[in-house]
Amino acid sequence: METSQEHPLSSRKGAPSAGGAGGVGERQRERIIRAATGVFSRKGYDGARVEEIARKADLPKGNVLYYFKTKKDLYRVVIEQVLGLWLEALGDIAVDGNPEEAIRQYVSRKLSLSRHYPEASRLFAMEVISGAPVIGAHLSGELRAWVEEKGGVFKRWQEEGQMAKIDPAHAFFMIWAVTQTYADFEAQIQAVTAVEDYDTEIYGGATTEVVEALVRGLGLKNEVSELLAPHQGATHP
Amino acid sequence: METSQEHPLSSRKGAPSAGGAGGVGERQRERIIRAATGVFSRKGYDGARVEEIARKADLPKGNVLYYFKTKKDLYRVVIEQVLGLWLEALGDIAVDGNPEEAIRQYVSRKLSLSRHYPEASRLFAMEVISGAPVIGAHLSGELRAWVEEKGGVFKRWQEEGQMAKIDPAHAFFMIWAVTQTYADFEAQIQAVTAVEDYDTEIYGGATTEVVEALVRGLGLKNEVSELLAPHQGATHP
DNA sequence: AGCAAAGTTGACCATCCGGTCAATTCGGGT
DNA sequence: ACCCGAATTGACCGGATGGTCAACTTTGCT
Repeated sequence: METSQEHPLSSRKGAPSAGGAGGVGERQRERIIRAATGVFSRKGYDGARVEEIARKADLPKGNVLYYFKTKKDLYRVVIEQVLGLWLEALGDIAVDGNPEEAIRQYVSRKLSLSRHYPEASRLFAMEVISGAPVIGAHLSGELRAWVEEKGGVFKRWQEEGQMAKIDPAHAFFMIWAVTQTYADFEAQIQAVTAVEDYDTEIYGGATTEVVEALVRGLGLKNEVSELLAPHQGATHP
Repeated sequence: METSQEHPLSSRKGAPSAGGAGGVGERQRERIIRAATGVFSRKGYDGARVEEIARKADLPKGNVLYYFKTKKDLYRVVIEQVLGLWLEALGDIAVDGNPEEAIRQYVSRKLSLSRHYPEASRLFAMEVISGAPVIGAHLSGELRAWVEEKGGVFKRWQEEGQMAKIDPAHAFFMIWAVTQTYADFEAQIQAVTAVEDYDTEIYGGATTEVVEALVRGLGLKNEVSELLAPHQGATHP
């Protein structure tokens, strides 16, 4: 009944250009993915229509299904690409150096991600709100491991009195929530602030004020911790 | 072509029981709304299937369309009810009294809302991520006015040195983002923390740690502000 | 030029979905 | 008991949708 041979992984499964990156249709592929990201991010998987993706990519529907055998295949490729972006940005929290600067950089990077890939952020959000049916395994696998690892770093900082004693996981949830809200809830923020140029005006304010507030909220502000407990954990010798 | 008479508001438009709350079918109505909230919150408007809502409400599809003439009608009623809940919770930020306690209460209330109506929160998120096609007007109307008003209070607090100088709008975005993340991104948090009882374990931690972090982040912690600038703006004369 | 593989396209199909409807049952007032 | 409007239900319809296919064009290689 079903296709007997199914490789559950290997993202380029449906690709007819099995002989390697021919370069010809590879551009089409990416064009389709870009269009699909946009549509999926607004409608979710069930709500998205293949023909709408095709139209947005300026291609006939048949062509889209030529590169990605099924809608599900396309979705899987798209969301795994987005997840890759997400995990990549997670990669580098500077373990050494002073905590404040590390978090400040991480938050900034995350904010910049929301700014430059808002559709990716929204797609990710949609998937998670829907119960993470596709990327659930990745979340409880790679992401969970990452949080556990970096959470250890937080714990160390906390013991050194350089960070407020918050459950590290919750600290991450806060950071993620705040940074992604500017992409995911753009419509709401746009409606409330009624700014003309969302990108400059909103992100301009956010990158300074929000970063500060988060750093303060996580108890990383050196001035404060030094005021509260002078010279407890100086960074440089 | 289209229905000539459309009352854009008046939620009970499609109801056949026009003679008032007969009480008979009113229970069905609410049962349908509850089921619809669940389905819409996971699939979004386009992705949701009327028959799935009907099945979840344990009713034949025809019956659902009897109470709500169209899928769109049903969606409008559901999301406006959710929006009502949202705006209601916004209502009371205690203007007098000390800022810290006011925000602490507001955050707690918002968190409690996410805890007890997670589906409502997710539905709201879906709508906004989709570009707020239905409630957009409400956001740039009522919500915008509310933010502007309460933002004035924040500004006053800031001038009195009782709150960090953050653009009030961003302060709200932060609070909303953090409190709603526990409902909207439940799947992710569940995957990362792998807790057994999400409700108790996650919200238990959040209600203390996250509230504290937000209060600190917004510079409302009295201890700190007094340390930084002793007796700058005492609450009572 | 000539050929094979890759890519393109629109017509087509089976299924699904929102919405309608007529037939039937239920419930309260008299 | 009788009646009438409200409520229930499954059959049904037309349009939309995911996916297939065969005919055709383009590309790269010799």
